[in-house]
Amino acid sequence: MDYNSILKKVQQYIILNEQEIDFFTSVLSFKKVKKKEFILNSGKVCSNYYYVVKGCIKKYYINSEGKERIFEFAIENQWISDQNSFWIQTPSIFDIETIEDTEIIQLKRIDIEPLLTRIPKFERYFRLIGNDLLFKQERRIKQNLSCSAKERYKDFLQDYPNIEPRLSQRQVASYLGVSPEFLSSLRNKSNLISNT
Amino acid sequence: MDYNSILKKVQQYIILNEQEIDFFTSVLSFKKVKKKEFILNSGKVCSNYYYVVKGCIKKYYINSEGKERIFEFAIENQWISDQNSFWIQTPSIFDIETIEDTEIIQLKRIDIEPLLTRIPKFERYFRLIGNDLLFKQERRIKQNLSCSAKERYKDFLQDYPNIEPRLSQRQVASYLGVSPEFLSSLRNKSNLISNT
DNA sequence: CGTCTATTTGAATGTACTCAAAAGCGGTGG
DNA sequence: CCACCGCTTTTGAGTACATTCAAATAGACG
Repeated sequence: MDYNSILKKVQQYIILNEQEIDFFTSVLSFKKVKKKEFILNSGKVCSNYYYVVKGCIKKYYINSEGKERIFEFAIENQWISDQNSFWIQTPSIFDIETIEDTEIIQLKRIDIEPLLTRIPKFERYFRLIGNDLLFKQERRIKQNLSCSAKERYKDFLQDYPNIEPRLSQRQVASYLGVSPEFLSSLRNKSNLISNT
Repeated sequence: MDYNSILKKVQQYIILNEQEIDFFTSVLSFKKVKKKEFILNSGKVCSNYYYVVKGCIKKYYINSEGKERIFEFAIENQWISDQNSFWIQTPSIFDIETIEDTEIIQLKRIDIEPLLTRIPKFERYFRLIGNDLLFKQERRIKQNLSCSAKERYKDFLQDYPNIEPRLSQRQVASYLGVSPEFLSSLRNKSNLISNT
């Protein structure tokens, strides 16, 4: 199996020698998942960290009004998981589901401790990608505190460049936390090019 | 200086022997800060991780409309910092300022690498507290996506128990991302006890 | 005591939601 | 290949949530 893309990703943060690469890839597994299949069900413990080789995935929850809210998307060369469930092994609060036919690489929770012990650099790696995530979430919180739906939509287009054509408008609305009708009117009446 | 509280905090996640405690405390420094003083200015690189022994701190930014938005508070026994600025040494996007006369313990960025090298357990510690933070931010994002101001206010009271009497209503509004007038009417007209 | 800021209250406005109905679009089976 | 079904998108009307602005009141602090 071809693990080039994931190795490239990891080696942006830590340098691995050949043995380390061998060990790391030995705990990975490749998987094809059809469109609209679940990778994680809420309530279950998340036992894998997922890397998207090809395709598109949504991570979402159902809120108290029964509406789906998309917490994040993952496309090519991105990791996705329920962090808290994965690390602490508590029941997940998210569902993770494919939006397209998708190819993923799995890293099992059970292989994490041996990986960290054998290649301690990975402790650093996970801290660093955790930090990236933290920063991404920070941006999102700031947008929610300060920006109107229109601005948040524009920020979304920047934060996830080129992803929009792969999603339904409904899904974008769910990510932004607005109603599909409202997003529709934002996109039409407006004014996205012209002002602000 | 008395480092008991911070040691207790750290040892909730990792166990330290005496030498490790000695080394860890040797890189800490204690500091008293008066009310309304800055601990970090936005634009500057955050060179310390702060632990609050006593007092209350706000971390905020000024949005594009010139309004202050409080990203988080820290009170007794909590860490606070600009994660991204601290770890990656980029200019901070936040101001951090005391709300009360405050006693803090500082951990300098420059001492972090030696600390991680000498006591690798700390690599784990920082990953774990990063994870806690991630989870806290997740909750906040979910609240912003799904909840009205009234619900967010109630969640705030739970997330920061007993902190409200120490803050002005204005500061709470700034944390929630609503206008002070609106929070005022929420608290009065209502209904916080009775419904929902 | 006076000044400065925070809080309250109300009116007018804007942003976003719900509900409903119509139109568009994609996939499936006959 | 077409017709139908189900889902998404659009549009509009009415409503609810939240903001701005302004003015009055209350509190905090030197």
